[in-house]
Amino acid sequence: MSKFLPVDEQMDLLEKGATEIVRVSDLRERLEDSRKTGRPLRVKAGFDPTAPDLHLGHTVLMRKLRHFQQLGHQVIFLIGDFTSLIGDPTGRNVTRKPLTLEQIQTNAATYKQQVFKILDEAKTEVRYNSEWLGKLDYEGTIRVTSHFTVSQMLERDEFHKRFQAEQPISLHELLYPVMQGYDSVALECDVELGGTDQKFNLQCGRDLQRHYGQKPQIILMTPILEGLDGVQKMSKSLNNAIGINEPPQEMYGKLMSISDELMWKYWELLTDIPQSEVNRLRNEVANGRQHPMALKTLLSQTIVSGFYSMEETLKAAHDWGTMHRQNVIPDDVERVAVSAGEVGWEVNKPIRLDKLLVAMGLAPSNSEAQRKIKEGALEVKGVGDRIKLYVPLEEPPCEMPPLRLGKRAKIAVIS
RNA sequence: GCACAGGUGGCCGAGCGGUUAAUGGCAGCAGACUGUAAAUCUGCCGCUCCUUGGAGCUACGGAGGUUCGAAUCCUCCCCUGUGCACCA
Repeated sequence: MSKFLPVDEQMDLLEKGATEIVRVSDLRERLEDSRKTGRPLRVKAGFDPTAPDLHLGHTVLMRKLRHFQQLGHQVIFLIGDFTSLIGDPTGRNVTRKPLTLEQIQTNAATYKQQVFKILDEAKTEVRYNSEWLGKLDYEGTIRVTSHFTVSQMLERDEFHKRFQAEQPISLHELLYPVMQGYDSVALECDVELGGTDQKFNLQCGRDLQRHYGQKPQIILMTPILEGLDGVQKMSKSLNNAIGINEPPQEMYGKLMSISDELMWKYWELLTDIPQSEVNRLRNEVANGRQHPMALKTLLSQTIVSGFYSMEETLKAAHDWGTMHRQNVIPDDVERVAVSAGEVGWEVNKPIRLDKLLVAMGLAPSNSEAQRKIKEGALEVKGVGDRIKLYVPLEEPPCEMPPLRLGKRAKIAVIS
């Protein structure tokens, strides 16, 4: 009796949310082999630590990795500390500025810490590609790159576009796909996962493995998750991301703000609800039997509860309802510590609200805060009208009433 | 190396000596409406300081220069693209 599930059952799970598999027949075959021999497949997905935090977009791939893990295969979480030196040109119309080694290390550390919210730490092999890429000297690099031609590289969409548009393409950027391919060789991968935008890079792995006498890896691509705007891919730098480290209120609120249309993609890629059920729900909404709002609530709870306890999730949901449905600031909102000196506040003087808002993280700059205050966007709990000027206070060690600017409300604890 | 074309605020893109923090579009933020959806309408959309209105500073690749005054003219430099040359 094999320790692996029958191939059909494995495929069911693996194919959910996968846009493309190269090739499906090969994957089946390899699963069969693994079942016979009892050898788990080696499955890798790489993440470049170019941003300080992981967001839900990253989790699409991580969740797929987990599926393999659940099926008993060997999962490799590859941290592209070396490839980050270049920066994946994917989706960029401009050359990335290289990160410093320090930034990369810091980011890698947080990745490592965050990824196990999804993957089983005990069963995950965490690797860094500096392990082998760092050892590849000039000669080695020449040998590896000699397997590719320039026109091959220029076929790649991003390069092609930039070439056509007479945009700069740095030579080292061409190396990125090569390096990613070499990762597969070094790790002897059976399967590599990646976003659909990674197709070219993933293919390079196959090519290179052939040259090195390995069986070309299967590649499995997942869709790119759109961010809150519903248009561009989720990315912290595009300011449309939901970080997996964000507090539950924040996460919940952001999820509730996505468009109805986008919600289906989130159901599909960020939950374990079977596809058939998602389709059914979608039908219900189309027929008017379900209010999209109700399903969005359910979706938000489902996702948030994957990162937080049910209790925290429900509190987030409740507070959201108070704030946005009843339009009342909840009593118990996030508290932020602010020192009186930070906002230039002295006893017996009115407090500078603009500085306070910045210190609380509700506004990006004093000027911006001032504008918003003038526009009447600031709401203070307990004060009827939206205020425009200073509120007088008692003395420094104290708590301000909850302040709301836009979608968020916080309490400043001043010391 | 030579020639030509370019480098403007998050992005695109006007402006080519002075009502110019710099037209317009996109994106973003806030408000109204709503389901914090979509659509729509309104305002905002460099920073800091005093403050219901002002003041100052910074900004058109970089450094100088001409001028009462420059994103706009001149010089040098840097960067990008294209073509040519070089590849003994």
